[in-house]
Amino acid sequence: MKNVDGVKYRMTKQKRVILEVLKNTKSHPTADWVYDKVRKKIPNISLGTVYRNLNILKNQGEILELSYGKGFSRFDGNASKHYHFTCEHCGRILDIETPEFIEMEQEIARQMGVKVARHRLEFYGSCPDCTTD
Amino acid sequence: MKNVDGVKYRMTKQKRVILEVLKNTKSHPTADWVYDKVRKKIPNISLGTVYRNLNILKNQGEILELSYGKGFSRFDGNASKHYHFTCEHCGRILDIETPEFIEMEQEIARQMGVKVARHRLEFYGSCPDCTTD
DNA sequence: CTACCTGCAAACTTTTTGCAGCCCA
DNA sequence: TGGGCTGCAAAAAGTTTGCAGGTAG
Repeated sequence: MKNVDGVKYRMTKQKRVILEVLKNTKSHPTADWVYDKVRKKIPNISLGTVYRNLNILKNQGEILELSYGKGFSRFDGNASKHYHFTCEHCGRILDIETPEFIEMEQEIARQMGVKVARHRLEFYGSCPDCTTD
Repeated sequence: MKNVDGVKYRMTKQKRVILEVLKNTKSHPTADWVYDKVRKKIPNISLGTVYRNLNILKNQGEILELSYGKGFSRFDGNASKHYHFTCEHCGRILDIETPEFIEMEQEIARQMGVKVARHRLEFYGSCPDCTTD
């Protein structure tokens, strides 16, 4: 992954299928889940290739990488800016459609004398399926 | 103070020094930084013990664990709820003193039919020292 | 053609854990 | 005194990388 130096990215079968898998799920999967899914179409693909392509696609702005706790990432085929809600019961991650709360950035910028380029906002709680009351 | 399994936590020299180190820095250090620092007072402490105690302290609510990207955590000796600003130039992480934006939680709850228990908000940009214009 | 990409496997990083002895409450 | 805690080292778990052959443009 070196496109920093002006390297041209190439489209390969592996990359296309990985992107397809991500665009066709709303489940914000882990690299390993993507690997399993892609292997159904390209049985001998390697996990390393999956990781390499996920990083390239992220650099190209085609997908998002979401870093949650301890050592593993999830990927989102929806590359537009949006927030996420994580259900602490079933682990599901839902996309939130609300427009960005941009005023917050200005407030923090003013208050701290910093320049705010972006923010990350995650909500946690219990989703409709897991809320029984 | 008991943990999830009803076990009584004990105060040890190691735990005390680790907590001291965390309370005396504003730098949101990694486990490894804490390890180095603590080793100056307890030279033969092991990294495993540092990790064990960081987890215990987190469970006791004495410190916070902040998970950023790929595979490593930072710890915050300030256990009160607050947001963070990360400078993308120098890597510094600053505490933000603003009161929580709680209205957002209600808005998301209403909109998605979920129960929101908490949220996490991180700002990124450039800090006063790194902003030259 | 030729630079980039792939599969494979080994290496890396961060964190966890099993064990035998230690020590706090 | 007993059960949690420690140091040590090995193991997990997730991700990256070196290499030699393969392929997109």
